[in-house]
Amino acid sequence: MANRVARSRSPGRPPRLQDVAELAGVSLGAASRILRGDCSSFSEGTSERVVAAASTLGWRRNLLVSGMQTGKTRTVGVVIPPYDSFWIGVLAGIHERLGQADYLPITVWLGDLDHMPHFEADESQGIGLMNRLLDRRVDGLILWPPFGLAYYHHARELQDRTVPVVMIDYHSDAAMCDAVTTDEAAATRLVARHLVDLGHRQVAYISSREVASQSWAVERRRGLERACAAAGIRLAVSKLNVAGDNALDVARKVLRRRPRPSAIVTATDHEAVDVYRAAAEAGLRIPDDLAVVGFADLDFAAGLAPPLTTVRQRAGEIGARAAAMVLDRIAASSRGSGYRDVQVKADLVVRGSTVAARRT
Amino acid sequence: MANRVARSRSPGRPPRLQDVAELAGVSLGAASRILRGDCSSFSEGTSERVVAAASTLGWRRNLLVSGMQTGKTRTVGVVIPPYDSFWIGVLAGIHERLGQADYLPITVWLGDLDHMPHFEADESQGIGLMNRLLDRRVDGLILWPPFGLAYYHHARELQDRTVPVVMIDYHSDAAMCDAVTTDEAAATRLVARHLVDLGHRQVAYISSREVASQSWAVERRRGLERACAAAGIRLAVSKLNVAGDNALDVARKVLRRRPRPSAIVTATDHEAVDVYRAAAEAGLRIPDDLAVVGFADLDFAAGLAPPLTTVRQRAGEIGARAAAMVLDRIAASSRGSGYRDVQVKADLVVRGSTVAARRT
DNA sequence: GTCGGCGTTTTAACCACTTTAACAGCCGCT
DNA sequence: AGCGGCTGTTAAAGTGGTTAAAACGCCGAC
Repeated sequence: MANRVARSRSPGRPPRLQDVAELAGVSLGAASRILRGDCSSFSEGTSERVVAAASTLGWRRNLLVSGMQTGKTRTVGVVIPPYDSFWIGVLAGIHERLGQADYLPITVWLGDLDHMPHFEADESQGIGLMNRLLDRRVDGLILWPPFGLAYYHHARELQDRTVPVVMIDYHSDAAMCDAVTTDEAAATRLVARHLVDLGHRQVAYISSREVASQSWAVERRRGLERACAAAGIRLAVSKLNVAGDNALDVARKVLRRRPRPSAIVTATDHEAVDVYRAAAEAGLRIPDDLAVVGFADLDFAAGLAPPLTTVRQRAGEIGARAAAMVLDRIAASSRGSGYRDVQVKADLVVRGSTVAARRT
Repeated sequence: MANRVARSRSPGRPPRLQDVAELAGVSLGAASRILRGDCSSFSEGTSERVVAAASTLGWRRNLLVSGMQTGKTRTVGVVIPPYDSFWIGVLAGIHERLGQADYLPITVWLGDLDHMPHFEADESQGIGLMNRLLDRRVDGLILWPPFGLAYYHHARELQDRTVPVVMIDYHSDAAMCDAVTTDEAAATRLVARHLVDLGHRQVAYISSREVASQSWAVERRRGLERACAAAGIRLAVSKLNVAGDNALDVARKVLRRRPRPSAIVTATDHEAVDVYRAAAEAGLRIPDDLAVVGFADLDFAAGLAPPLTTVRQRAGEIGARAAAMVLDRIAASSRGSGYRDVQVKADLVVRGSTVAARRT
């Protein structure tokens, strides 16, 4: 009763451990140890009294305090783009895996909903968000590559504070963090095989913007090139230009090419929509005149007319693996050695946009 | 130099205020006051030295500490369903408004992605999430009604801890918290007027499940009933049953009714999709044989064939208003008096699914 | 008797600051 | 010489606990 005199305990104030200890008739230290689960060396009766007291008073642990003391907040910062359904799936996986470990993701959102699906990050917004996360001492980070790269700015600090980082869908041989990516080589092989089996020989591919942050765009294109070469079919590649939103124009151009491709593969389902549009303009019917294959299996893919054949990325698994990797790093408090790149398989979902090629 | 002896300052350890003070050659207290912005009573040179020292060391404020001291974490918990584009919009508004105030939302996600758009909450999951938020001492909460209602469980505690709550899209006269809702009366008047202007007289409405947590479903139906009555048109209401997913069946039944309605309004865009499907099955063409109006303007609405006429809920504004209300309550640390219900207008977006009714 | 052990308390230090009060050194001015 | 003002310092208490070490009271066994 020396140090910590019972303060006013005005009924409005949330209960402190002190209050619990008093109600249970034990010392503060005893209450602390019991409520943290260290009930060895205490009799069962005492433990029960303390737990009961905590419950009647409505006491709850204060993660701010343990955060201060241990330096761990059981919290992971997540920076992702304005969600499309792929990112929602990733997020679901992250939530679930972190939840199992009694961690909480703090998700911030970089960019502008009106510039879906891709946009250039606003630097000051990004820095502000990162600061808010680090000020709250997140134990780790899961990042979307454009953010991770643009804010390489923070890399040194993250290193110093040993905040582990996992990037999603970014691969680089010079990586300075862990990563989870889709196995593009395997995924593109599925697509090539499917088209070959259907008898397509003239295939076009509309790639995404192949900028640094979108390493998957490069790997997907290369994967498809290789897979088509191996399968003996011609692949004509068109890339979206770096400046902006011209998938529809590109799709139109591709359809004017002679010989006209009998199948078009697109970097994501977003571009597949533009192919549908361009095909309609050109009076071509999908799938009879033109087969289309997308990538991602976004929520709208199954609802298109005809439903889109596409590669389903296992978004939930990607998120879960990313979460598991941060948790591992946090547990090991290791950084800087042996960055890993986990590859997640993808599945081909065959729907109505692909049928056998016409005999020519 | 008495109390706080310089500890090892091993280069790996993140910098403490102590380190900054030493580098700048000032006392701890001085460094604290300067970095918190209380630079009156310090010379400009000193302030600059301290700020420079903090920057070279990479010091950053520790919100865990100020959280402990002030009881405020500059953090708001947000509980929402697996996102559809409405909720993404709401979230965007919340992020933006909270960001302006240097607050951070912690968004948790209740339910299962596979049971979109509506589902019954899993109680233990919900309690777990709520505990994780409260353990981190969020300053306020923005809740999705099913959660808010199911976890009325926590209401007492929230009251005791004076954690303000704002519910989104829930209204009750017996409310025990603030709310932001769509102005259903005005929105439904827009719909009724539009249909009347197009000459429709036989209108059907497919309501959502009118369960307690979906107060908007009731208000939307009542609003439309009133608006149609006022405009002198017949409204035939069908409700989805509480058990489950039968919008397609309901749509089929509505289309078999005689006289067949010339226009169908649905509680949300989700049900409008089922109307499209049922119409296709019945060989009816939209909009010529049947006009359709949805609610929400979800992301897929504009992409349907034909594009859906729908009421656009101002999701971003709803989120921003909700955030502003929590911030107000937090600032005033007032609870329990004068709960407010902010109504946000909605806009009618006329697209291709509505045209003038046929002369009969 | 006293020793050992169990169950518990006491004490102190620690986490990373914030805040307040008291006070001190120095300058210029009167 | 004395005063006030400016620019700082020092010390102490507080935030809500956690943790380790040492001590204490009581019981049964020897």
